[in-house]
Amino acid sequence: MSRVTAFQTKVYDALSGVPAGRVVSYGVLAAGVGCRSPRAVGQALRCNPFAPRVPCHRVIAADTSPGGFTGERGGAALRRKLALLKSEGVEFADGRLKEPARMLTEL
DNA sequence: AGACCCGGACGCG
DNA sequence: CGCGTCCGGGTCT
Repeated sequence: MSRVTAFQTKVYDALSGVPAGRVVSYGVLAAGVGCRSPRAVGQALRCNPFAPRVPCHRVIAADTSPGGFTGERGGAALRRKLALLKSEGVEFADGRLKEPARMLTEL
């Protein structure tokens, strides 16, 4: 990726509408930008040109799994992600969202 | 034009 | 109920 595309901008804007202490699934984000492929969103977030502005750590899988982070499905990156979420009041337990109610099912 | 990517849904066992 | 497979959309090489 060399430059930010319109698609990414959409995703970032949608993510912007997600308040702290709350998370969204890739699918919801995808739907929010008119995309039917969560993977496309994930890849877009992977670039993450706007670090603090685009909290990709606030995006998880639809099954409340942590999903991935910066291209890493597990490891230090994931750990960092969970730590950030915890700082926002979102806790995970056993690789699963402790309170699924914190996950937005729509934008 | 082809391959790759951080998911999701469906079907089968 | 759990695991495996296929689909889809977008971007990068």
